[in-house]
Amino acid sequence: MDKTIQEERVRGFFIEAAKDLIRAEGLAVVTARNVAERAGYSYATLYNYFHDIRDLIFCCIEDFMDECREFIDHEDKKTDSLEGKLLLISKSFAKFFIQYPGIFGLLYEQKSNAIATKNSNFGKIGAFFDSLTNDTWKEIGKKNKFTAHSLETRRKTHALALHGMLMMHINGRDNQEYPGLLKEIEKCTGFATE
Amino acid sequence: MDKTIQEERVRGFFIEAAKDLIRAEGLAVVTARNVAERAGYSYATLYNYFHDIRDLIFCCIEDFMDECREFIDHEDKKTDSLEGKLLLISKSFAKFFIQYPGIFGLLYEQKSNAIATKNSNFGKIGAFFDSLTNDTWKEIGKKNKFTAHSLETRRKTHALALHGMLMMHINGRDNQEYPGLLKEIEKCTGFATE
DNA sequence: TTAATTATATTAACAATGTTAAAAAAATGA
DNA sequence: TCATTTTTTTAACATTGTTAATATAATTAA
Repeated sequence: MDKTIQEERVRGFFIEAAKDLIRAEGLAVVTARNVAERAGYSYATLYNYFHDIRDLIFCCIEDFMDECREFIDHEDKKTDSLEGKLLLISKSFAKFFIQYPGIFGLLYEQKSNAIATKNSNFGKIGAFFDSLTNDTWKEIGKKNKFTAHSLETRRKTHALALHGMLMMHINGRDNQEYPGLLKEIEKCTGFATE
Repeated sequence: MDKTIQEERVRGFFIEAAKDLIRAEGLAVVTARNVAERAGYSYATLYNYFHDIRDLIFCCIEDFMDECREFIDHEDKKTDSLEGKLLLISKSFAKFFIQYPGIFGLLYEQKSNAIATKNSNFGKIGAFFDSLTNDTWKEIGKKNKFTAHSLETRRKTHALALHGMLMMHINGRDNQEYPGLLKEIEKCTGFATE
């Protein structure tokens, strides 16, 4: 018995190996052979535990979201205002993905051709940043007496702009260094909450 | 003589073939062999005219930007307000890339590992949407008496949010149909200009 | 314990990719 | 016409994902 436990263990080995590779060198090097070697197995073994290489890669998504959440929680939190808190979360969010651009590609840019069962994950991804800022936004709305409609628009615009900014920056479409990006985040956050 | 003319002609054949493929089936099918077959050449010939397959793909970018611009110009332009015009451009912009998601990937999501000489293109890409809306924004700023700083922030936030929206939508991260997306564009545009 | 069975892992192989070098074909010039 | 240069193609290699056949390990039955 306990087949499932051992099976999950081996799956975990592959997932950890894939995560290490993504963190260190990006998605491009996450090949069946590379992952298997790092996990200590033959490349074919991977296919006993995952439908295909995309299946494996998508299994990393949830873990990375957790890591990002932790990363943000561990950043300094000394803020006086609600807007400051939103800004801190936004900056940490950006910092995380600039550090690991491969993870950004995985979460937001990877095409969703994969198996239908994984589509549940996509909903989580789309709502990920909102889940980080939901409480703060609620309070901001209360404090500033925004209507529900206005709050929703501000929240969405802010989140989408941040994601757009990261896409542009990570893929080299803005001629901007890291400090400039932080300034942009400040401006955009200020505008959304003013 | 006129070597360059003939050379440019052949380059054009490859570029057209690549563009056709991207339009019809997306980036994934743009392989050296596929492109060459469609262009009427052997796959190795491609390497006499382009450094590598990425080089060829990047040569399509400028053409696609022109096409997008034309597409937007040909959309109905009957609007009463400046905000209406900005909204129309934004919607057309979205419509174009939803029709050709592969082009969006090419312009905004493709990693910029390519040759340094091509990096000039990236600046153009980053400023592409701004070049479509620049005049309209100027007038909006004048009419609404926005400060230069406020105008800039509104313009950037609006553009980035639109791009973020498209990334989310094209890659299936929002659980939203096309009409819902248009509604979001309306809200976000309204917020940025109000 | 040992033989049979089941579960797991690996090797070998295939097709498709990018890319290059050598060979062939075509164009050009004397 | 023949030599040279330019252009194109064929052949080949390495690297992908993936599968089928094989080997190994673990488990179960006698």
